[in-house]
Amino acid sequence: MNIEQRLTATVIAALNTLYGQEVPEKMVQLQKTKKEFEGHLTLVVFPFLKMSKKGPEQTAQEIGEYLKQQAPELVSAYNAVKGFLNLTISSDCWIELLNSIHADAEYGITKADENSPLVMIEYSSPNTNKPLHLGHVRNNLLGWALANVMAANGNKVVKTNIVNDRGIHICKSMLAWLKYGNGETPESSGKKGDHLIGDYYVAFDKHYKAEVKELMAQYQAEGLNEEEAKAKAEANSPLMLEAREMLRKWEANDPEVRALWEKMNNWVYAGFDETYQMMGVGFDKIYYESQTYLEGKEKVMEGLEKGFFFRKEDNSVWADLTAEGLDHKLLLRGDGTSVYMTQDIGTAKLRFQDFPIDKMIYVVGNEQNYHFQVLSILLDKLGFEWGKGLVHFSYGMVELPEGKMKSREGTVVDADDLMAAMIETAKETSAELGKLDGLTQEEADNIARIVGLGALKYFILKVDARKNMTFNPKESIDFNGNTGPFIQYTYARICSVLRKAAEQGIEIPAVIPTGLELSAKEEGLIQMLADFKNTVKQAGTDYNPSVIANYAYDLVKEYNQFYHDFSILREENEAIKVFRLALSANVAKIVKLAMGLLGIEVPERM
RNA sequence: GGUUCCGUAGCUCAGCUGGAUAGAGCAACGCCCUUCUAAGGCGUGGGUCAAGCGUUCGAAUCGCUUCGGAAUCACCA
Repeated sequence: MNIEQRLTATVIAALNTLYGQEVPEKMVQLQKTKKEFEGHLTLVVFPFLKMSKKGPEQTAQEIGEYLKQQAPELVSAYNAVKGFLNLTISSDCWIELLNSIHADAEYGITKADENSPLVMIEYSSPNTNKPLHLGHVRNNLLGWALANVMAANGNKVVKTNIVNDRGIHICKSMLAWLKYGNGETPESSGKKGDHLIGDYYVAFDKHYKAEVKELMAQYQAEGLNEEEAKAKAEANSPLMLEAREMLRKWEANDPEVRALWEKMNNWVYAGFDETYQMMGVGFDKIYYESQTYLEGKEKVMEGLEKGFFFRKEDNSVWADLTAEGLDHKLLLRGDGTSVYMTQDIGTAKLRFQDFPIDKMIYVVGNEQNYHFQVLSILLDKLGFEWGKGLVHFSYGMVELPEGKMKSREGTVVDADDLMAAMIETAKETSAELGKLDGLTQEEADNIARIVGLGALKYFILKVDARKNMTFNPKESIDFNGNTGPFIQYTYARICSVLRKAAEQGIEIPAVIPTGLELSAKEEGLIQMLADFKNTVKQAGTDYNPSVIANYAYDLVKEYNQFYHDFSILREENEAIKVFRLALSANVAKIVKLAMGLLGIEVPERM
């Protein structure tokens, strides 16, 4: 039983004795005491005024007095302010609590066993026609962190990625490469494969635009208005027609097109792998749309037979979702080909064959809220048990100060460039601060990598995933204040203290003896450490990794004040010194666990 | 137009299962390195929590309305 549970039980007993009423646990509202008051936990007494038939302050006094008299080992002091009863928990309770944290190397983490539910998390899901950008970074970091959080809440987790490796966009890159590429390869150009392909995608767009402009002028000269001319020009652009033809060939399994497609996609995958590795994310199972896009058709036909869907005169298949307050939704085109929704149904089918999925989480931007609302209903109709409960982990867009990123305007922030820039800045900052003295080049580079990426990851993960966030490329991400490096720095400093203590031969015992008089700050820190467990749970139930980031910051900020107010190694009372070392060690441990859940490394020196 | 999400300090964000005087960081100004790592600490200034109404002992938090912003409502993925 933890302190809050014990206290709740004691309060219930108190109310029973004092006022002769059995109150439900829910009415006992305990909250953390505000900083400006003395105490650890505060009981809100307003709900009990009716049964006490006394004023708030008097009721609080009565309950406080009872608790102090009857449970002195728990409540050592109290004070009442208006309807708030501030309770001070005894030092020994805190030391016992610290001991329970100290004994658990993975405090707050619940491991999965054979009976745990299986959660599949889909994230990243890139197109193979261009490199990853800042939006993908948010997706990847959230997906990875969420997977860790779900695993820490006792779930079996399968991380998956559906790669959009087919379609007209890929053909555009392929065509541009054939036409303008002179056989350029990643090796010959020294470019990462995904960047190389992305360049040809841009090249296609450039030439296509030029064609359209020329044709438009021609059609307008022939008497069409601007809108008509544009539509006709877009439809008749030879480049676009060629790209469409290439897609047809691809679907017909044309060996030449397929070979080129495979070659170029492999370049992209090699590039993505590098990016993923640098980012520190990975997958257990990767699905490719080229292998799943035909699968959904069968399921849709099955649904059609069972009467869930209907067919229109042009042979297209639709779902009627008006009963759910939504619209009609297209599932198969008139020519029998799949649309986006059909593909997701197909992918779901394959995944269900491959894994006994209990819960499916899709990490996909909030622009697709409607799609997933529909998907959930359709999967449910089609008999997927997890369909109804599927989670669309819907995150907000990353915007620039002037609005959305636009590839046409060249305002897309490239993932590789961004990570490289962060690491470079970390290196320069470290050098300026003289942190690298006496380190090998390899050590210095590693610290720069950890710190630079830590700054980027924390910057993104500390924001509530649901909200749109702003990223200003001109103001580089900070290394001071509420940042990843600040947390990493505190961790490194604790490591340093622990190293010095070890050099002095001081050992931290497995069990810290009670009987010490602790300061409010020390007790507060233990309270915060214990909170980690609730934070992990909350992150899991709300699907929100940001609470962990904010928790880590609060903990570290508190510790930094502690660090400045108290000397640890200079403390003369040996028992207190050992206690503070143990406290510090556990702060470091929890910080490392919390940051680990976010996918952020912590350095032992920096 | 329908649906959904958002609006908190000059800027970036916490807080939202209703609780005490709404918090951090950045930016500005001042102080602290003979003290365990100054990527740090301390202090000062900065707010009609978009607006209004309601629910109640109590509302940034819940409900309704209005205003402002975003997304979506495709035989694109």
